[in-house]
Amino acid sequence: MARTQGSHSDITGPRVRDTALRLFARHGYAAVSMRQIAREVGVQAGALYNYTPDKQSLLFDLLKGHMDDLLAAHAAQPDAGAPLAELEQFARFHIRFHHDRPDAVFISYMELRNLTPENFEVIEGLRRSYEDRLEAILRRGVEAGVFDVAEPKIAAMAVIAMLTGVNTWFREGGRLSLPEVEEIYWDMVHRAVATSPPQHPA
Amino acid sequence: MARTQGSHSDITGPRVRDTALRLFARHGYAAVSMRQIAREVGVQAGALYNYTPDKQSLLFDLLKGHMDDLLAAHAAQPDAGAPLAELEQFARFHIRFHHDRPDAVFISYMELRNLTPENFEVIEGLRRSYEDRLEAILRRGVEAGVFDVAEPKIAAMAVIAMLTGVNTWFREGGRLSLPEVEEIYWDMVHRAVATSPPQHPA
DNA sequence: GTCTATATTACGATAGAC
DNA sequence: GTCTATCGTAATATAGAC
Repeated sequence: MARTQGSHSDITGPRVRDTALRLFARHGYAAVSMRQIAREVGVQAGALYNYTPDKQSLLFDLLKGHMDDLLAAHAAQPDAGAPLAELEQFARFHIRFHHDRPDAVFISYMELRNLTPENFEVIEGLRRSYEDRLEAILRRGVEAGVFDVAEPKIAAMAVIAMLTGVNTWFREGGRLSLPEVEEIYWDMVHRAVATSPPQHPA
Repeated sequence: MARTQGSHSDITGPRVRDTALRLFARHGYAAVSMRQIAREVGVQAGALYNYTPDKQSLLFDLLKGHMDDLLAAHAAQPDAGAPLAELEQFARFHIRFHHDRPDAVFISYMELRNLTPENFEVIEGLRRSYEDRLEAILRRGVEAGVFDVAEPKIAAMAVIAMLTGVNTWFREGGRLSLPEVEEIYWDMVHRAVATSPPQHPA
């Protein structure tokens, strides 16, 4: 769909980012050309460089934006109080947030290798600070005697890996709704770390 | 390192596969060129085509070989008897097997999108059959009353995601040995699914 | 089995007109 | 802000000599 000439900065900018995100997630950063992005946006390849200095910056901005969104959304959660409630809130938040933006989650895991070393360090730092928040919850729970976790750092990564895994199989309209999935995962996380596991009805 | 002319089929073949595996894992399939593989192997690019009909087949053979190895190695495990012992064996086996071949594991998760649809279906089928084995263990445990799992299929994927996550952070020579990591993860898996959780010394 | 050479296509990025 | 045109480079894969 060739675009006739004219100025469309306000609409083209977001479209470039959205299209790049979708194509990077589907085919991989290295496999997607600037020409391909331009074609789907509906402009010529040269016009993309009004919105990004180069392809690498396009990738970095998408990853950086995702991590910033994640940290901000998590920080905006209300104070849950006790460690057990904090952990439940974290688990449910993580599943919902990641469910809502599968493409951004996908490239944030898959395209780290295609970042320059400097850009990689930035994203890694943000990811670590997210992990640290869960680790802190676990440590507070251990101190309070409600969690039994010998290695909070490792347990944090294990929990995050498990929760993020929902994105690999969950499909809208399947047998289970997202709230049901939340419940199942929260139950497993709870039992994996709590001193006194939840009581189930027989 | 330019190679002088001559015949080296027996040594070059494995080197092509090993080099491709390492480079694909480090930089991604799409970002690695046949010239780059050839340079590291020590031959000219054209010579690679004595060992693979094309780049896609090289990727597919690596992934197929990895999945075949995984299923064969798992099938070769001795019969553990009861579901709880089977689950423990699965968890420890999974961690060790994946730890031993991080590059193959990495590309098996990351490069699925770069397979042709036909090749993708083959790999997916093998992966599903591995998941099915864990699901079967969980179902047997539920029947025996030793596991409390409402959704064995989902629990299987959650457990596999958690265990595979070890590869993202474990480094040889770190604070914890692999047997120690095995212990920590098995404990979490155990507590997440068992009806009566393990008793820890105070 | 490996080499050199090449056919063919595509890439990221830029220049200058409108 | 977008277009057309292009520079310089590199990609996969093949052909034919040794």
